[in-house]
Amino acid sequence: MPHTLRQQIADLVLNGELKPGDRLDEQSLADRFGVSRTPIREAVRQLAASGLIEIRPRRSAVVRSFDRTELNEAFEAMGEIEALCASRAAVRFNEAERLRLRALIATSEDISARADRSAALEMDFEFHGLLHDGARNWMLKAVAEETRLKITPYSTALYIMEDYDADLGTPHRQHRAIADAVLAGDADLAGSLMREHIAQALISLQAFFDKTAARGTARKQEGKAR
Amino acid sequence: MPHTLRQQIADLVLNGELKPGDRLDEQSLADRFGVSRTPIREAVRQLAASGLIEIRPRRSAVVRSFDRTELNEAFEAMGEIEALCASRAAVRFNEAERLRLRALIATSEDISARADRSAALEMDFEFHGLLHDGARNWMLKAVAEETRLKITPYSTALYIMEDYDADLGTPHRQHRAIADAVLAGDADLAGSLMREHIAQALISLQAFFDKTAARGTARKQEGKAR
DNA sequence: CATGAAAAAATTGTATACAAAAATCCTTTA
DNA sequence: TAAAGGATTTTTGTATACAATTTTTTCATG
Repeated sequence: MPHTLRQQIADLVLNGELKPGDRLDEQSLADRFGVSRTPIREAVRQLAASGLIEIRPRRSAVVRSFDRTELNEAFEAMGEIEALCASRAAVRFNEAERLRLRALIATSEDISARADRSAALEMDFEFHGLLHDGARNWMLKAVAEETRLKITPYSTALYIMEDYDADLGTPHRQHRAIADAVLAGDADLAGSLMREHIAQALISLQAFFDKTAARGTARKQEGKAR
Repeated sequence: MPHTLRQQIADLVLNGELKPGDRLDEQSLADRFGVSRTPIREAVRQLAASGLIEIRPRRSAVVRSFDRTELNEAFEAMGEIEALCASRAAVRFNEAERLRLRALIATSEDISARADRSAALEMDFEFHGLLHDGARNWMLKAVAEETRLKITPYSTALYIMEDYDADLGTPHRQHRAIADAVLAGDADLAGSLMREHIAQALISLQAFFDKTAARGTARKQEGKAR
């Protein structure tokens, strides 16, 4: 069974094919996926409600883009939400999840050593996803995943961009420390380590943006919107 | 200018005209609002992405309904999110907001004394909305509002239902205590009072449901879905 | 009277058409 | 050459049509 149209369009954004500010032409998407504009529009509207895409009346929808302030606030909120998940997971994890978490960290160790950035990105998704599940609260999970969805275009850029050699060691060590706290059942520690982890991610992202923004303005404003 | 179609449909749910489990017939809605099914569908899809409505393939969309577990988890999550907003607001409120909060509490005092339930419902919205704004974080605000949107059909029922004499004094006093903590700049206190307030709301809601559920099953299962 | 199958009606999913608005291109002019 | 204005093309918003599927109704049967 193929993915839903909504997921397929989201994937265009999540894998970096469409970047923040890029327009989504309904007809092109319709042609691409072999359907008419009607289902495309419905999918795009749903993604807009989720905050991944922005729609303006009578204008093309565009991939949502954040300015610096919005990015800061998004990460502040995400830090708290992820911390909440980690705290709950520390108390509510079951045996299967503990096992899975240990396995994940072991794999992550390897990925970090190999400096495999695309694997690291996937690992990051799985790690946080596991904690979202472990919190045993569907709404908290929904909130966490939706929050992450919104900022994913930016985190992806960080991992994907060829010319930015992301430091894989630091996030890995942070993940390991969080995992230890979760496995030890220390909710407060897991929460504050997670908050710190997200704050660190924001700093990396800002540094990345400062570099690319400097280049971007250099070559005469290649329209990035907003 | 009239509200957007999306808001108009949401209002049907929020003001209790459509209750959890009720079907949303596209043609009826189209006739009602004087448009074709196309824009109705798009609006409904967006509301589904926001979690107010549930869509099943080839079946009518229905107003999202929660079972007891889901309601518990929703309130747990909301408690944390609202607590977060309150904590931040305690530190970030500006002078205009402090004034507005004081005014709100004064009005609330009056509403509570007059036992005006529909006014109390509106007041509740405004009170929490003010704290969402005061947290000075658009994403936190977005998360808080969307979370509240989802459970609103249930909170509304509590205030609207004729035969349930909701206690307006307790929530009012809790609001006042939270406001005091916010105005005093005590983030931790504001947060924990808010958490307590939401937990209390859940208990009221559960009590309400137990009563109506008892009656509901009595008169031969008037199909409420889920 | 209840049960179940078949027929009829209603409803959703998608394509298509067309008007209205926006974006683009092209020509003219200073 | 640059700017302005207008014509042209592209794109969105909505209505409508129709097939596929579900829901409701009808009716025969135990």
